[in-house]
Amino acid sequence: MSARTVSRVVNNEYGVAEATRKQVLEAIEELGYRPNLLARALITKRSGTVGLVGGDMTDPYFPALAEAVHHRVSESGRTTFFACTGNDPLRQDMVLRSLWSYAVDGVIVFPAPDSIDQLRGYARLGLRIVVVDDVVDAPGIACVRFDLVTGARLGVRHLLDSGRRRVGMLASELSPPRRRRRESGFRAAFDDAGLDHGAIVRAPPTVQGGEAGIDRLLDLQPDLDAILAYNDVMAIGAVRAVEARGRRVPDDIAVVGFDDVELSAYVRPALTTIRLDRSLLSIEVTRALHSFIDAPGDRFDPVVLPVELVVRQSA
Amino acid sequence: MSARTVSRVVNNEYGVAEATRKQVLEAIEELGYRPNLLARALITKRSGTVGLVGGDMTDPYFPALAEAVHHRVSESGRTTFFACTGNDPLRQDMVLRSLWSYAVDGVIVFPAPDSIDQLRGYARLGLRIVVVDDVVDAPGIACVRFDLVTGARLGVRHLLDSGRRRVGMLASELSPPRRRRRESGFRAAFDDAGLDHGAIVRAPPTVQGGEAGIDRLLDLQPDLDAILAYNDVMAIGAVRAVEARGRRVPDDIAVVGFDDVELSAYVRPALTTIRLDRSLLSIEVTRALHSFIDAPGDRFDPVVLPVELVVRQSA
DNA sequence: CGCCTTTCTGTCAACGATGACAATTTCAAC
DNA sequence: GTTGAAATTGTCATCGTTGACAGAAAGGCG
Repeated sequence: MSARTVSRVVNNEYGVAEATRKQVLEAIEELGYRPNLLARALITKRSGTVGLVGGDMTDPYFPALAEAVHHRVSESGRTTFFACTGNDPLRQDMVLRSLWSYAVDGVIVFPAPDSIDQLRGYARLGLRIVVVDDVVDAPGIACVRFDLVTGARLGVRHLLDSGRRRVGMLASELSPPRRRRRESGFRAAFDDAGLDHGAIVRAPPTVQGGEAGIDRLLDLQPDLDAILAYNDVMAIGAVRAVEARGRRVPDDIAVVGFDDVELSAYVRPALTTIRLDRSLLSIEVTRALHSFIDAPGDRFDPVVLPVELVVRQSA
Repeated sequence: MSARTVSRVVNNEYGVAEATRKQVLEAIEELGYRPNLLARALITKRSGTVGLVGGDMTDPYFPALAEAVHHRVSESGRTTFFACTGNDPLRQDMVLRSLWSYAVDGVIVFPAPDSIDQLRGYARLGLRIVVVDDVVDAPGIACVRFDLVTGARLGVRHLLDSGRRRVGMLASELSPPRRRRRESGFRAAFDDAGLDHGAIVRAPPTVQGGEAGIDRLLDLQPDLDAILAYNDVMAIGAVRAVEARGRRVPDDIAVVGFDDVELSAYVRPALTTIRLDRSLLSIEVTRALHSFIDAPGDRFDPVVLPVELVVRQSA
């Protein structure tokens, strides 16, 4: 009974006599044997794991997506590991380094700012990458993103339709110029309407960032009557800051966010927001990853996902 | 220039001539060489990674703790990977299996229900485990928990002090009897005061679970004037459900939660809660893990962390 | 120079699995 | 019983690294 035979039994390979298989399985049971996945991955260059790399776990969008991705990935018998980069390219490098080195079958990445070349490098090393919310044209890299330009347009149009005219934007300071698609849509919507948009202020995409951003925005433009925020978390910060200044939402100032995290329905006033459907995203990123893993083909056409305006109380 | 020499340079080992080291480093740079961590881990049985295994990522307590743990762990040059089990022992087994097999230096686990024997098994296999919020007496397993009994007492005492008398509890259906320390404290506080406590209802520890739990609780005991909830997320659900029934928080019914997640300060009314200090917990779990990894000693005395009542608006 | 010590570098085996292929067994057919 | 093909099992090398140890080079001293 050689190690090779055991290997065959464990991997359910063809060509083991039923009696031997049974014997091996009993021995495995008795000895509590567990195959060493490290050794296996070392030789097969496949580990049966997938990495999901996000910027900030404390943004509720990430955990919710993570659950969904985990679920889809586990259907292919793989385990998902999560990691976060704090939106720091160096940390991202460490994380990808580890994941690559552990021969993950692929990674799904919310890229840190200015890390596209880094991603290209890992793709050249053979890492299969699905990039969320950015466009990278390189072999081994697939891109999935939401149609944020349309999203911003929908938000702005909703504000204009309800009579708002002095609309500011609370953007994320972490978005490099290429990725400021919400801002493009924001501007485009005003161009469409032949109107001028208000100030655009950039801040960290957190509750505190939202609060700080609003302070600056209101200083710049005290007569603001609406705000389009980068995401729901910032929008929540915005609402807080607006109310702290003694103005009411939505009566005095309307607020629209992005994401539609679970929380958005729970805060008061409930947030009007552009939904970036997590379930849709999880389906598409895992589809991309799986097709990448299975097919040796290098290319995968970028996917653009539709968005949807969800009207609640804040605008 | 043998592989062994390169290995020495990469690992900064003693006994390489300066000229050789330089030459090797140049070659590494030029060829883009990256050591294969799989092979390294296979032989050293150390991978320089740590796993943090939680039940549910969408509970905001987990991501916040995860960031803190990541930070502490990275100080020792290790990478942290996160995984979640959905509080399902089978999924937990898959996750631990992977982590063990990839030779993680240790794992920090929020154990799924009824999985203590499973944990013991992995400890016997050599996995270093830090268990949060449970007590397991086994070599290779360290335990860190909050003093939840005192926590519940503090919460109840606060409610009693403000004149509430008909206090129900919203517990988690995922806690096995041994781990129902909030409930013990809840009962103990009423025993202390010589009063009777209200009903205890168990539901999933989520916003929806909180809502559903409140519905049942109010059916059981319509004259309720206060609620102690298992965590802040349930407390938020409780507040929503109470208000949906036309009663006001805290005027008609006071609500106290557990955790003090960031969110709790943002919801309206802001939650009164028992703070389970994440920073403290992250310090202690990583301390336990590091001492486990460095010292071959098997035992680690259980750590019990203090809690604190944070009074806001909801009670 | 010879000898010893110290410093540096290389060889070999091993970690635990699998790929390629060889060897053995089984079994049907003649 | 022999033969040949198919089914089953085993052998060996390999993945890329490091531990243990040996060998080579360099330096010190009489």
